Amino acid sequence: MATALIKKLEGFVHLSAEERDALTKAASERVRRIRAREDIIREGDSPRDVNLVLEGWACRYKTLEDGRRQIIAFFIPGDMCDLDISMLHEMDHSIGALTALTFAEISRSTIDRLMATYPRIHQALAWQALVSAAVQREWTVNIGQRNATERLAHLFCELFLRLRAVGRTHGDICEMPVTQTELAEATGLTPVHVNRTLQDLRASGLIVLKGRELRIPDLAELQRVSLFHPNYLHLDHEGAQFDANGGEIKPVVE
Amino acid sequence: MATALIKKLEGFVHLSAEERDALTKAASERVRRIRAREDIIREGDSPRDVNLVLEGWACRYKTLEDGRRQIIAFFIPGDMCDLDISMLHEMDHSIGALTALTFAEISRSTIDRLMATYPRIHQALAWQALVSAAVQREWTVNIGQRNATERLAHLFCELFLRLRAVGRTHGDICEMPVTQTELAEATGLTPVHVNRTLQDLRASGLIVLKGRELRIPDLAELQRVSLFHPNYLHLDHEGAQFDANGGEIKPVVE
DNA sequence: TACAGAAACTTACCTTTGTAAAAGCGCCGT
DNA sequence: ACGGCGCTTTTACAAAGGTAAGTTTCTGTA
Repeated sequence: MATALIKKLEGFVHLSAEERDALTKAASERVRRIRAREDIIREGDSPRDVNLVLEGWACRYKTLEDGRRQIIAFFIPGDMCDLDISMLHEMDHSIGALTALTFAEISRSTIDRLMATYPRIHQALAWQALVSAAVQREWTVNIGQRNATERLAHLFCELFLRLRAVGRTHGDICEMPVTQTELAEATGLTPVHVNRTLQDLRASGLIVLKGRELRIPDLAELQRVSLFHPNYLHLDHEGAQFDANGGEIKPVVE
Repeated sequence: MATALIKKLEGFVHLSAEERDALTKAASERVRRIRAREDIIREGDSPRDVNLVLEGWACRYKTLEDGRRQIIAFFIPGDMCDLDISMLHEMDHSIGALTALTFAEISRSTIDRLMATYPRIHQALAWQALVSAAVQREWTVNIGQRNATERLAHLFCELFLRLRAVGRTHGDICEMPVTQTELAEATGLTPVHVNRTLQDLRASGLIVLKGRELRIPDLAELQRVSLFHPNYLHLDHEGAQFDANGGEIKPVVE
């Protein structure tokens, strides 16, 4: 099911039943399942389909010759990997599963048809692409300017809000199915230092992280500590309303 | 003149005289000049036009409350700032001039008309947007995984190749009109450490940097040292041909 | 329930990078 | 030619984060 995608897009435009059906159908054409650590596509491959995450988490990453790996983006349910990357001859990065993953392969032609038929879907997908770019920019800032504590706290704020936008939070709790090594690869730190920093964050009561579950007792405080401003997620559209701190005022009901 | 843009796009598709004229005309409608350190647009503003750099350098940046600043991207002649950012309500970052700057403000409608009338221009601009995204990803890797020497060397490789793609190099020399403080803001280092690292790079003969001019005596070696792979710049299209090291084999003649 | 392989966590030590505070240099305008 | 301002360079010191090499705790599975 493409419920996560639909929920996310409806934060931007309201979709008709027909539009929702069209999206659901496109996302059901070819569904694939892979295990954690397997790749969807690798650097050097030529890109083909658009991939939509249905269940589980994935990431975009690049590897240097000597083995260093940087996770460039996290994909959660409802995220699409590169709408129009098919224009490029070959992938300049890889996409891999972080957990057991269910995703839909949507052909370029299906996407094109969808966007041509339903202008609002076109608009919503274009908006999503812009938001992805904004997230990428914020990651550059995060890694470039923030210290270890701020970096991790910022990442948690972002993921929590993104998960909430696709209906994947329960109160102040969200899933966090990534290892400390993966957090390190995403933040440009070492696993050891991530561990140290998580201890600090736990000790100060800012996060409760255990197993694959994260609880944020005081989101506003975590945002303050990490200099987090949700503006770059551009959640402030007609569908959903958020206040300046990213606190949800009026949930999406349709 | 939009010669830099045209040169760059012709690395991807060949443009007819009519298409080149249309681009030149669009870039001449409204030309503005500002001084170094002035902003084109600021975080929080609502985006309007597409800005095309004609002469001089600019940058995209974000500032944290406490003053820390991260430069997120450099804009050189021929670069456009965010083709379709007008879709977002407000800017999540600022764009400012690094040097005295001449740029063209192109209205959304002009861009739309251009892309509707000339499919090849549409394609070329979309390709450029993808390349910008790829550059942004590589910056994340650069700051996240490379040490100070590698970071600066990598940045120089990238800028040199991008400048070459718009005809702004002379042999192994290119302009480099940024201060060490700006290099620091772009690489997530401090000005002091940038200075140290530049001394090292100079001492090892990898770069000759003086005033506003950079010479790279051995590009292949600088690429090796910085683990630079030009694939993410996607220069390998019909128009121009480059080898695996980014060395130009067949210059664009048209 | 027991085992194996991953993760998580520790510790001690080391390196890179950041801070603070100046001093020197060079370009520009008057 | 002079003064000033912005940029570069230097120094001494401090701190954040990295390295290496474990041990402990989970978790999934036989």
